[in-house]
Amino acid sequence: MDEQILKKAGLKATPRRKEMLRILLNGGCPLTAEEVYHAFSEKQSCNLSTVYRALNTMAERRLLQKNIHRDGRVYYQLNLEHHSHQLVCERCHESVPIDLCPLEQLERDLRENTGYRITGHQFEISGVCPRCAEKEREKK
Amino acid sequence: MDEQILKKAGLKATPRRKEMLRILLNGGCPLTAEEVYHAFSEKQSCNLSTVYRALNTMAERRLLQKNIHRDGRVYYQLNLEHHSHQLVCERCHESVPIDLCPLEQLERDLRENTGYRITGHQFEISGVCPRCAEKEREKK
DNA sequence: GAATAAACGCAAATCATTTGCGTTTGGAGT
DNA sequence: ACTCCAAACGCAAATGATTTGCGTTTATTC
Repeated sequence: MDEQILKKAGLKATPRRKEMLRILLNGGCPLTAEEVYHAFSEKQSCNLSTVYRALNTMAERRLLQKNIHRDGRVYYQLNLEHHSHQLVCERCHESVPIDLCPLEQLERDLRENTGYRITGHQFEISGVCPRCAEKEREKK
Repeated sequence: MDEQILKKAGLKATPRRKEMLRILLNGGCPLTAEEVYHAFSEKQSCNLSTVYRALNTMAERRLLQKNIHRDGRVYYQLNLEHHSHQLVCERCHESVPIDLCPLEQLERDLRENTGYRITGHQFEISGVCPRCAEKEREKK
């Protein structure tokens, strides 16, 4: 439960934070601070800067993963054991989750070869989805 | 030669653009617009917004690759056939090039499974380099 | 229930990047 | 070599995501 998760991370279990976790959970995909902000209802609203601050502290405490996408915005997602990456359409921004992460073996090799302690990775593949490709073909 | 490369891409071969290509070439690693800007000499200076504009148009014409790193800034590099990715130290930002790109096979699979036309990818692995890890140990 | 550090709201600041616009320049055509 | 025009450029102002300073509120500990 959210309450316990937050406290275990040394954070106060405030209504806003619990709501943010809930939003990220049933969002099902990485969300920007702005998207989280808009997902609040009128009754329980939350200031945008509070959203940023809370998402960042939760990311620091490893409750969330923070990733920057090619659009230049930062996306947050719950830090579940099975993290996911995306293939994103350049045109409509539809995204397809990529199930297996090909970087795990690479990270092991890098640790051995460079002596770095690996703390994270991010990647994103961009493309054009079949629907947008179709639209383009029609235009010409 | 730079002159030909630019013209072949349908761009004017101006002194500034040739210099930018030169800077990126002997930089040897991805550079931000700001870094390119500072690499100009006093004699041949170049406005920062011109740097941004030129790098972006060269990227559009596929002369450069554009990648966003975890620090939130956009890095540009020459679009050589053998592109490279980096392992970046969170503390000192030292970076180690990663020779082989593990995403090529994945991209082929994705094209087949999703119907997307793949246009690019980016990834970056972050970690802490041995020197910074050592410094941290000393502090404690 | 009182005390206190952490959260919060609001407005202003920051920082990389983009844009509008008037001026300059490369290079195609003569 | 000379003219011409779209593309490049410089400068200043705008943008947009994110951060920060500060006074107020609230969750948690005792």
